[in-house]
Amino acid sequence: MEENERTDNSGNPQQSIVHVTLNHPIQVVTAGGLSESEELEEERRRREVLARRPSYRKILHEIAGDDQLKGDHHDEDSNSGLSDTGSETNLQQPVIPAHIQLVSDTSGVQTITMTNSTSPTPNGSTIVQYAQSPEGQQYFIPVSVAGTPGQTYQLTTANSLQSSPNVTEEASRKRELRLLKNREAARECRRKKKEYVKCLENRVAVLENQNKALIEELKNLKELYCSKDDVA
Amino acid sequence: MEENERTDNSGNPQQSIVHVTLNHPIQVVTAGGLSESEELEEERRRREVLARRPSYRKILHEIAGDDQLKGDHHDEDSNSGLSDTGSETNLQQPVIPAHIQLVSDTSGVQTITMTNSTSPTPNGSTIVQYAQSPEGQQYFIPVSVAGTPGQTYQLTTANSLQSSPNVTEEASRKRELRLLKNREAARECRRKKKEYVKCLENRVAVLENQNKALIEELKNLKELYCSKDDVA
DNA sequence: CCTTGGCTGACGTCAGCCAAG
DNA sequence: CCTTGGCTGACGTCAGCCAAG
Repeated sequence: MEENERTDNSGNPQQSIVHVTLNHPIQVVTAGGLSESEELEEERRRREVLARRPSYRKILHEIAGDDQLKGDHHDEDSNSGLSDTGSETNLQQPVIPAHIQLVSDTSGVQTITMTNSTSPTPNGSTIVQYAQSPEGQQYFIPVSVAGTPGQTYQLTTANSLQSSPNVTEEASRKRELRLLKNREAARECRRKKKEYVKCLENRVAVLENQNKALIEELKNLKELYCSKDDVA
Repeated sequence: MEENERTDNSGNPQQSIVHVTLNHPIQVVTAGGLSESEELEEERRRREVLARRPSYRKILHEIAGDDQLKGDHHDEDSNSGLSDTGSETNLQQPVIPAHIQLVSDTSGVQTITMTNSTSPTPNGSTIVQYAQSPEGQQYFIPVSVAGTPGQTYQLTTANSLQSSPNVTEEASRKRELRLLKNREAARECRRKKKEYVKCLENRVAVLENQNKALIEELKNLKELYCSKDDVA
């Protein structure tokens, strides 16, 4: 179960060339793989992945009693079947809350933060051919929702039931920005994960070829050794 | 670039044992890995993944001109940020919400079909320890929205602007079911992908150990051979 | 032949962890 | 010491492919 010492090496695009590097237990030559920073980040990510609890509804379960099962509970979605879909379908109009998280987006604000994000990832590696086009435009449709101001409350409702619209506007602006940032972060995260998986597949292929070559060489050497042994 | 002959083998949990199987170019012994059906499905999935075009806004790009690049272009998400959301929003809801996919769910219906789906995934494999716990509660706040009936149309609007409520109810019910199915399918898909990545990592570790052992054996054999050569 | 349903890539969001401040 | 922001697992949805019907 000691998965924490997971490999930290990256993929290797070149194939069928056997490098005999034996200095480190797992460390392997990475030619043309990721940059070292990316490599470190990959390793950190793996550790994080393995160390992180699925949680997500942790508090409920911890309250419920079981708290030391670390990656096994998967239950909170077992009955999420139609109960929430009912609510979701009900939500087709900006009028209704019922899912506060969703509706909190449409809390009568029309602040449009127009940003065309110039995707800042340099992407120096050459393995993955998933380059991003230089220009990534993001459009945004300003929407003025004029409905049901009585339901624009959120978590701040408890604090300020009568707060000025500036406060809610500020809050929603902040939320907007946060969502935008998280959106881009999620995109980048997805890209990196995809790259990681690709590197893994690459690495498997390379290692298989290495193995094949090594086995072949070993076989030949043994044959030679045997024949010489016979002669001697 | 021939990625179609991707490996079809699964991960191998046992380590540091060198199997010398040389019959097939890539095929490797899988002991304790996935079941064969899962294995086949994995392989099919990989092929599908590699063969499938990223598409997603394919038509736009095909119209734009490039159509034969198969798995390399990744540009459609660089500008898919809010531009397509805008278009999608326009498709789903004529009223426009700015976050369409979310708001498209809020079509003022108050039918609450309470269902606690007993998650039907058997999960026979023992690799992943992500079992689902038996009880997962989800609360739900029924909300009756009395607003903006003019926006309850959807894709069926073009067909029947004046259709009876039965039709829309039927449609929404169908949609509900479809979403439920897709929800569970997505969950299963995620689980399988996670398992796949885990198998890849496992496989990399196993192959590295194999390589190490082979290199060691080769080194010893060569030493032996050289010494004998010296003697002779 | 078309139609339908399963599967999955990509998305955006939420929850939560962890380091940087 | 807390607070904040980046990162990422998990989710549910959409779009689209492909095989089964």
